Order: sequence, then C-alpha cells, then structure tokens
Amino acid sequence: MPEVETVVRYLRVALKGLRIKSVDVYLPKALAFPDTASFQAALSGKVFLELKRRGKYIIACLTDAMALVVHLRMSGQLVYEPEGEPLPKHTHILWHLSRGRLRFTDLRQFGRVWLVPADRLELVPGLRDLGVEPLGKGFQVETLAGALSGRRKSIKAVLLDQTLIAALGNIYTDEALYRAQIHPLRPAATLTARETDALYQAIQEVLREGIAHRGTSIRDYVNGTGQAGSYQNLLRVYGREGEACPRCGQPIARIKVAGRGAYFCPRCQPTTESPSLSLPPEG
DNA sequence: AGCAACGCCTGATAGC
DNA sequence: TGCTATCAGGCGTTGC
Repeated sequence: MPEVETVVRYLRVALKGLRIKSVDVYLPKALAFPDTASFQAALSGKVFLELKRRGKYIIACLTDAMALVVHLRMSGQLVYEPEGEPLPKHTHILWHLSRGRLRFTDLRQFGRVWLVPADRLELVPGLRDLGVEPLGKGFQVETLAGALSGRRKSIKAVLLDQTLIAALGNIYTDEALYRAQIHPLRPAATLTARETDALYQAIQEVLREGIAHRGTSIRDYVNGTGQAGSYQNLLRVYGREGEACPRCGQPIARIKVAGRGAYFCPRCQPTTESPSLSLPPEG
C-alpha cells in the first residue's frame, strides 16, 4: 500500500487537468474492462480530475463521471513522463496526454486496468469487497480484534486478507508482526489483548513509515515519476534471512506461510506470547 | 463457510 | 557454460 499511495501522490499532481488525446493498448488482457475499442473511444477527450487510493487500487476520476482503475499487483508501474522517450519493455497501455504521456508497464503481466462509471466501482472485482483502511478513522483496535476473533488460520494469512484490512502486503505484514513480536504462524484468534494492541500500533507504524520513505523498491517498483522508494533500506526482517535481528542478534529465519515467504526472528517472535513484549525494543 | 493450493507471467539467482 | 529449480511486492479460482 505505501507503494500505491506514493504513486497516487505523484500522479495526483502530475495528471491534474491533463486531457487524454489517444490510448495505445499493446497487451489487451491487461485491460480487464471494457474491450480495447470501447476503452479507447470512451477515454478520448477525457480530463484527469482527481486521483484516489482504495486498498491497493488506484482510482483516477475523469470528466463525464468516469473512473480509470488500476491495480499494479506485483510488478506493475504507472509512470508519467515526457513524450518521445524510448518505450520501456513490457509497456502494455500508453495514454497520450495534452502534455506528456502515462504508461502502464508490467513485467509479470499480473496488473489490470478497468474503466467504469465513477458510481459503479463495484464493477471492479476485489475493490467492492475491500475491508477497512488501516490508516483511516474506521480502523480501531476493536476493528482488528474483531477481524481476529474466531479465526483459526495464521495471523499472517489474516493480515493479508484484503476483505478484512485493505492494504497490507507481504512486506508490511512481516514488518508489523516483527514489531509486535508475534510469530507469523500464530492462529489469529489466539492473540492476547496486549498482542492485538501491539499489532494494531505496529500496522499503522510500518505503513506510515513506508509512505514517508516513498515505498519499498526491491525489483520493479517505481513511483509515478519512475523513481525508486527507499524503505527497503529500513526493513527489519523482510528479505533479511540469515542476517542478525536488530533487536537480539539472532539470525532472521524464513518459512512459508499462506503460500508466501515469511521472514521473522525466531527469538523475538516465539510461537507463544512473548514475555518481553512490554519491554521497549532497542534502537 | 473457511481455508490451502494452484495458476497466472517474466526474469533473476542459486545450485549442480 | 548451461541446465534446472526456486523465488518474487498479489489475487482470483478451484476444490477439499
């Protein structure tokens, strides 16, 4: 989510007031709705008004009450740049604007684009089912407690479930669980009130830090101007298998949880509640 | 209903 | 060098 929020913050300023002259679609399947011809015809002449984020979806509000929705998935990029530069490989959709161009580039081809009426966002699968925004007023510690109660699956799997909390990806679940000193395999319903509170704080901390550092760039991620973020340098556990835990020095471990790589400290994140949870972390 | 496994893609890297 | 296996920021579908 911090990566998506960063893209939105750049593009909100860059695209405002620009008019779409024409659209090239090089990979039709990247366009989830509608078909290429309808997409091109409907977008011609539209003007960008405002950009929003909901979960990991980018929503561009256009004139005539239309909304251009983009999900970058794993490797997608949405970049505004001058016309005439060489087109990067894996560029699937290209918008020619009244000034400059907007390109959707995606090596793994998982990302998708939709064009729907602004009041029919439910036409985008996933978007309509999103849970609470973790940095919004609707997210309280009781919200998190409610999401965990009665769920026997792992806390990491629950945090990754976008229908409960809209935003947390693999990096930020690991970082939040590390800070809260909770093992990723702990059944969600077994978290104590104290752990739930620590996790509630940790989720907001890691997301705010991620945004403040303009996202995490490991491979493909760049913001709306094509620049990398810097949060990868501040990650405590993600991608650091074998490195020393910043808190206790124990090597960071990696296991598989919910089909994803999960990085954690075996000492700081025991499979039962940590007795040292009330102690402040070092550094 | 809840949950885990798989599929979708290309490319980088590790191990043999 | 060149092969194979594994891994990658996510989510929709399938089947148990």
